[in-house]
Amino acid sequence: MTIRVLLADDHRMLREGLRRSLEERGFEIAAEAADGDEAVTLAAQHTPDVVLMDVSMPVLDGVEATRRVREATPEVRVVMLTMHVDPDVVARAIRAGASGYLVKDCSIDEVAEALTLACDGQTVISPHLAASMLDEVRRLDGDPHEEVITKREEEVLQLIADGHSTPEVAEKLYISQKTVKNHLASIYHKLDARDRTQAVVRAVRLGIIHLD
Amino acid sequence: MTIRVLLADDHRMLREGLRRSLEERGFEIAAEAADGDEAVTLAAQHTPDVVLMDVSMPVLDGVEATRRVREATPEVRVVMLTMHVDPDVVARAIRAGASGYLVKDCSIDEVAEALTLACDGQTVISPHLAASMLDEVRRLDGDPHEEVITKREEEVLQLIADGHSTPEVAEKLYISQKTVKNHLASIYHKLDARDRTQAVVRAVRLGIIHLD
DNA sequence: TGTGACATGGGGCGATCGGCTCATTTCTGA
DNA sequence: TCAGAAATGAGCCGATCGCCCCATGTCACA
Repeated sequence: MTIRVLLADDHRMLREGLRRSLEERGFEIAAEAADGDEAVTLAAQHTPDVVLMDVSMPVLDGVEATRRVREATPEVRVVMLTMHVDPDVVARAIRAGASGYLVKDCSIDEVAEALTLACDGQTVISPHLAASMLDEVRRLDGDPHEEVITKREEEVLQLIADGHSTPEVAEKLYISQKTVKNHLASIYHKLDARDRTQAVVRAVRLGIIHLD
Repeated sequence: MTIRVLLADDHRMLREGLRRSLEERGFEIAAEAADGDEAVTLAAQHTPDVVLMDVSMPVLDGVEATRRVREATPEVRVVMLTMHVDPDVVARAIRAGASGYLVKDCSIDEVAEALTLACDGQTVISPHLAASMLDEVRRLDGDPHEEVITKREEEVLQLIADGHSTPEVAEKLYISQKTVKNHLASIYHKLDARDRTQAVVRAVRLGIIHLD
């Protein structure tokens, strides 16, 4: 039976390349989404067998989109694609319900195999990531404490990444500078960062915030 | 006659997709490069008609690679690919000798057309970029001052992006903190940034430095 | 009915940062 | 050969930052 795939990536070029290559290998492309929100909507409409989802997308990032797809339509599997090899992002993706996690630096054949295995109920992870995943699992075992950035913290973080200073963030959010500093302190702790620059870099890699 | 293309992109997935799609349209893929340095070497070896070069690549970024390709083999045209729509990057790319500039959010047909036109000696720019390019030209007319980040400044910037403080950067580069601060001041001016966080974000978007 | 997480604040302190002016040396390109 | 850019460095100062201490109110969940 033919596997029906929903492609979700903000770069049309990559989507077209994937569509052609996957169709050649006998997959059927049910639809294409250019952002996370569209991916969620189209997944519900077309109920494909699997969604091939980019991590970094506008409007709604891939991890959050995966969470919503899995909530709305649990029978639809999600395989994630990423540029960044970060164990934390992998962990976030897996927790969000992804059945697979691929680095963009892999071949189309590997993608095809991952999609097939995902539909078969298996979880696939790029070999490059296997080692770092083990570390992550150990970390989670030893420390069940989930370092989840709250919504407010995320707002602060995004404004910081947009180039705003503490006083400016305070003004924009209608809170005191002290509160902003408190949020930042919490963010530093959760992201294991020492200052705002480290925090922004780390958050971007984790897919929590975006630069564009 | 067949147009011979060198693909330079660090994501194998995208390369494979492009190879397939372009070969289908009658192009010949002379070789594939996974980083800027490889692109320069392979361009000299294979002298393709045109190099399709990603802006952000490891080892050597696309803009610098373009500069070297054009220096070593002026008959080889370069068409750049980018994720970010930033007029400054476009300006840097054109100054580096690129014959074309495409956003990754365009179709394979557009890529094919751009490659053909580039070989014909024409310069192609994604329509999305046309407007911002006009602004850039105006800016360059009014202010012929070239804001080019120097090698030393780039080193400082990269270390800052890696999460190092001023004292740490000074230690790593065997220079005084004062000199680091001087470089940073220069960087802020050139990137129109106010602090290190803004500078890092802007540099990443310009493709000057990388987070990975 | 607590208990804990979240969001909101205050004060203080030392370190760091960014702006300012200035000087020296080296090297390259016109 | 000479101007200018690049890289190095100094001192000063005010602003900001990051890290401590702490308190309050809300709200959810057990």
